[in-house]
Amino acid sequence: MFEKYLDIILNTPLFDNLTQDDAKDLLSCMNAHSETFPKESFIFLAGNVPSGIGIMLTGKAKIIKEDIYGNLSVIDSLEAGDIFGEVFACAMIDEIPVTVEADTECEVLLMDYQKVITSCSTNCVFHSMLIKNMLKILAQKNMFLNNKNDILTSRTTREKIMKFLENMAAQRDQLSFDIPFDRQELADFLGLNRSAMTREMLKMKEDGLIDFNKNHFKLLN
Amino acid sequence: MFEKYLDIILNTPLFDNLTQDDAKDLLSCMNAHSETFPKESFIFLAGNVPSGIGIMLTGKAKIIKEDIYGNLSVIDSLEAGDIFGEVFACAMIDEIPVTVEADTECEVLLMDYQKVITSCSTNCVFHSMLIKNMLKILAQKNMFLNNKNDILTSRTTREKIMKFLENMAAQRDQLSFDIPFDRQELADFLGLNRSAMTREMLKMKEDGLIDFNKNHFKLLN
DNA sequence: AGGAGGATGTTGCAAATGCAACATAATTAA
DNA sequence: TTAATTATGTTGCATTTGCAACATCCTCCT
Repeated sequence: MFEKYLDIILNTPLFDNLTQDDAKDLLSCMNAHSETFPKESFIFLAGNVPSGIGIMLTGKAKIIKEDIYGNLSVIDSLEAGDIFGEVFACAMIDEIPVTVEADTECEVLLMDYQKVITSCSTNCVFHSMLIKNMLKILAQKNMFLNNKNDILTSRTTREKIMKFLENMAAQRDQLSFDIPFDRQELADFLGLNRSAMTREMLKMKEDGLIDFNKNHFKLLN
Repeated sequence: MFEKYLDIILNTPLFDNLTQDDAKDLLSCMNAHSETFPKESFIFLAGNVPSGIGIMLTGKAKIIKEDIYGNLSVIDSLEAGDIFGEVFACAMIDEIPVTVEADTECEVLLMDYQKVITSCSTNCVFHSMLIKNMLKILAQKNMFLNNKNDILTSRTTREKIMKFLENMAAQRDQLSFDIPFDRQELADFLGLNRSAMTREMLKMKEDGLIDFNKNHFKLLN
C-alpha cells in the first residue's frame, strides 16, 4: 500500500535508527495507512480534532492559518518527506489551529497519535526508539524556535543580523561560513526590509565587524 | 529524601494524570535524586553533556547564555516547580548551550533522561503517561514559540501589538480580556520600546481598533 | 555574443521608532 | 495621611527603517 514510499518514510527523522524491517513492523503495528487527497482539498481542517501525525509521500501542500478577522496566511509548505501535525497531536489540544491544504494531488501517510506513543507488546524496543525520535524532533524544533526568537527580539537591524550570523557561526563552529538564504529570504527570516538590511550589512562591513560576499560570511574582530 | 517536596513535584506538568503513589513508584524506579547547590554555583554548565532533567524544589536560579564574544544574557529564571533541561536532554545534543546558575541555595530534583524515557518492566502504564506528559510539554512550548515568532516577524509596531492581542483573544475565546504583562514587560516581550509601543497603542485606540485601560484590553470592530 | 531575468547594491525620502526626559496617575510603604 | 515608589502617558528630536525606484552585476539560456 505504501511500500513503494518506504525510502521516504525511513528517511524521516521519526524513523531514525530503525532498520527497514523494524520500520515495517512498526508501521503495520501502528495501522499506518496512506490516503490520497485531491488538489485543493483539505488534509487537515482547522477546528477539527487533531487526528494524527502525517508524512507527505507525494505532492505539495501548504499550512495555512486564519486570524480572527478571517485573513489567511501561509505558515509553511510541505513536500515529500515532511512530517506534519505532530505538534498538535502531542500537545493534546482539542482543535487544530491550522488548515493543511493540498496544492497538488497528495499522498499522505497517516498515523494515529495514540498508536505512535503506546508501546505494543511485541515491539517495545523499536517503539521506544520511535518515541525517542519524536521527543528529539520536538526538542530540536524547540531549540530552533528559541534561537529565532532570540534573534527577533533584538531591537535593531544590526543586532538581528549579528545574532543570526553568530548563530550560524556557532552551528558550523567556524567564523567563516555560507548561509542558506539569499538576501530576500534572509530579510524575511529576520523580519526586515531587504534594502534596509543590505544597507546595514554594508555598514557593518565598513565598521570592520563582518565581511561577506554573496552567501559567504565571515565574523571579524 | 525529596518526600517533603512531593507536592511540588506532583504539580509539575511532568506528573499530570498520575496519583501520588504512581509518582512515588516512578521516581524511585527512575532513581530520581535531589541535590543541593550552594548560592552562585552552577547547576548546569554550558559545554557539558546534558545530564538530565531537573525540577526546582527550593531556591531561585537563572538560565544564562553566552554569545561567541563572551557577553552573557539571562534567558529565563527558575523557581520552585519549574522544569529545566528537558529540551536539551530530548534533543540529544552533545553540549548544553546554556548555564544554569543558582541565585540562592537551591535544592533540585534530577532525573536521568534515559530512565525517564525507558519503560521499566513493572510500571509501563505510568511510564507511558510520563512520556506522554513530556511530549505534551515539548509540544506546547513549541506552539507557544510559534505564536511568539509569528508576532515578532511582523514588520510594524501596530501589527505586533495587534497580533499579540488577537492571540490573547483567541486563547481566552473573548474579545475582552486581561493581559498578564505591564507595559514594560509587554514591550520586552514584543521587542519594542515602551514609549513607542504606548504611542502606537493610543493611536490604535483613536483609530477605533482597540480599547484598553491598564491591563484590560478589548478588540473592537 | 547578446539578451532576459534574477539577485544584489544604492539612493532619496517619508514615516516609524528608539531614546531621553518629564508629567501624571496609581500603588505601596511609612 | 503623606511620602516614596512605581507604572503609565506624553513629547521633541535624532536616527533608523521601510519603501520605491533604479543601477549594477551575475547567471543562464539560446
